[in-house]
Amino acid sequence: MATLSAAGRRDAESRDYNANLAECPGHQLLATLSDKWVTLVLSALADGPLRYSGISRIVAGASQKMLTQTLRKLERDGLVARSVTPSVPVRVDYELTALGESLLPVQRAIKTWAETHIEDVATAREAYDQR
Amino acid sequence: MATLSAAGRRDAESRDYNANLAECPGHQLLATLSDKWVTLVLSALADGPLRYSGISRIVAGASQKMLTQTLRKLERDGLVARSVTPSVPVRVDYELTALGESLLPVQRAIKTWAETHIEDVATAREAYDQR
DNA sequence: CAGTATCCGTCATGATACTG
DNA sequence: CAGTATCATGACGGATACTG
Repeated sequence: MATLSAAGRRDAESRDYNANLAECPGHQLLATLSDKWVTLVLSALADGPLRYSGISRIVAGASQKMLTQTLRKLERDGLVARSVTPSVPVRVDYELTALGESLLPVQRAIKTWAETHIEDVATAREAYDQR
Repeated sequence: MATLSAAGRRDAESRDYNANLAECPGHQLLATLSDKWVTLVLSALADGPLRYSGISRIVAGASQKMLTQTLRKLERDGLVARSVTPSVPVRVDYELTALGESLLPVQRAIKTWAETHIEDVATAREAYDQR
């Protein structure tokens, strides 16, 4: 068969796009940064190292599952360092790596845009909604 | 009742956190920016106005539903302007607003960080995975 | 203290079909 | 051309219970 059905072509394009997206550094970063808990954990650690319980106190809304999952992800990406002190009971400290700290300015840039323009967005939404 | 159960307290904290997050400008922006299709549509329009079909050609992997949904969201937030020409058949043009364009530098900043540090992340992941 | 294991509801995504 | 409507599914977050 030389030709592809329209559906077949769409499928192929879709696969290509998804594959490209998955590999795109920018999108990977956005996926990480936009994670609800990632944001909070990162800012919690911005002020210095914390123990597991410390983080969970600051990021009060996180379930254990989400907190651990988030910390593992950040550790895997080299943004956060995890150090275990094998006392009884064990003590685990988390802190930002240099890589993790280099992300803070980006976070700030986003925050700045948001704070600067949130009013405009809110206004636009109101205008759009009652119409 | 003066006291709350542990579960009750967690619930309350969770509600507070989620409410705060939902209102947090930074997180709203991140939620928008990290959307797969938002990113692509925004960069498609960065080069100038496009018609619906033009966007769908460039952002080839998007279903009609997702494309329309994304465009509506962007329009609602005032990032994109939609103009209908009531010819037969109808013609609809989309273009970035000033607000939308002001977002492009932020996108670039993210892209730059990602491209600069993606290697480090990849290395960290490898180190973490085979362990 | 710092997790792991498991189950379950919801919610967004995307495929398909239809329309002014 | 530029959408809207509907439906299935699958990933994800959260609650709960258990452990070294």
